[in-house]
Amino acid sequence: MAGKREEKREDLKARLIEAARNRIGTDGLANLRARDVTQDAGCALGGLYTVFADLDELIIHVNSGTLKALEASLTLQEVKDRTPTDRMRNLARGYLAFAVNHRHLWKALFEYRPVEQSPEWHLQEHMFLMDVIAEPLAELQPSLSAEDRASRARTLFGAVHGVISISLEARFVGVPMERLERELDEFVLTIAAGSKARQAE
Amino acid sequence: MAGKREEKREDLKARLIEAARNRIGTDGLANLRARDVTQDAGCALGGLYTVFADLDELIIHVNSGTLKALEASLTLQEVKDRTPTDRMRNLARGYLAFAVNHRHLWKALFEYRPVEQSPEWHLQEHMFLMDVIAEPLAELQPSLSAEDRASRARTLFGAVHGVISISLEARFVGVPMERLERELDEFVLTIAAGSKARQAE
DNA sequence: TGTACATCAGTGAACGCGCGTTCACTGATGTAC
DNA sequence: TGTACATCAGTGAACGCGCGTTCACTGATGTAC
Repeated sequence: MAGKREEKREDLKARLIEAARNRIGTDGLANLRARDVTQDAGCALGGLYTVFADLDELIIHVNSGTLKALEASLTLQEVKDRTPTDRMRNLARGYLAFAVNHRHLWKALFEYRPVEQSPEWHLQEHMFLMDVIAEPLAELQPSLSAEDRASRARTLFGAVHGVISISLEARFVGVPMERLERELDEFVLTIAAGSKARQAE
Repeated sequence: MAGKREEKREDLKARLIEAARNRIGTDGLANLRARDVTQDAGCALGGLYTVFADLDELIIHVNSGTLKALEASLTLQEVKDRTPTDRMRNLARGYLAFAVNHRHLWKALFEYRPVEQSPEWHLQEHMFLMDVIAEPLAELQPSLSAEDRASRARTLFGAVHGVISISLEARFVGVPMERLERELDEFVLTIAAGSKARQAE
């Protein structure tokens, strides 16, 4: 029975993160309130501050979980598909699906400003995205140096992310998924074709 | 001397917008305060509310001016460059330059949430961006229907915007402009090449 | 052109409230014997 | 195993403050004659 304190503490921490995740998932990061979270988690307002330094730290933990979930869903289907172009397209589709299915949690990853002073471990968690993109890219443009490839991976991520953001945020009413996915497919295929074409030069 | 009231009112309005623009340009939208703006504009706090319904309305006017400035700087160099690919690249470069030179004003265009209830006239102001992109696109992929082209224009805008955002926000320290511009060039050329390649299919 | 009254832009102190964070308290867990 | 004391997680009322917005007031502009 040793460590019952530790145990309760971990439990409370988990409940707080879970509650915050649900709140953000439902109402968006901007509407997250310490009072709501603690009430949902079944503890007093001050309880939050026995586990986290402040609300920001809690949010980082939620985002951390979101990144893990995103990573899991992106590194799943990969295996069987052959061409790097296909894999690229699947990554983009996976990212789109995640954004659509977890709209607010996904937005929270970018809305959260204090990124500047995020702890190192959290900054690291973003890296897998780049690696996962760099992989098919290496096959498409083998002549790229590792550094250029990393750069290009970030660029590609920015592009796909931008396309999806603008579509989801600019009230893409009435034209959900279907058309958006087609548009995104087109886009990725265009880039892949362009990469090959320019590689061939 | 008729309309001295009207005149003063317009003057105050202009001073408020100008003050807000400077504040946003310097400190960013998130740090805009009614008190700062009115002080800079040389009027009392309440003065703001004799000209605008609320702070949001003032922000819209600032963003409106920013969009006009962006339009002006994008529709400038266009003329002499020949190929649609070149024009695309110039648009992207122009957009990048504007983002770099007016970082906070540019960010304010997207940070401002209440877009949902912006007046129609302000929503319209965003359209020129799409038109300006659709133009070289029409030449690159003549087979696209007008609707598809509009869609593609928005996608391209999202992509370029995303690339630039992620680069500028993710503390691209030590690697300013030069490399960023090269990366963006590469990106646009890749898309252009891909468009042509897929058009040729 | 001048005077008397009416209007209303502009003033700035005060309001109000949302909300993150603190802190004196207490009751459950841990430790000593 | 039991008792006495120590610790500290958790409580929740209270703090504090930032900041947009209001409103009773006033002085400049406009109108009537």
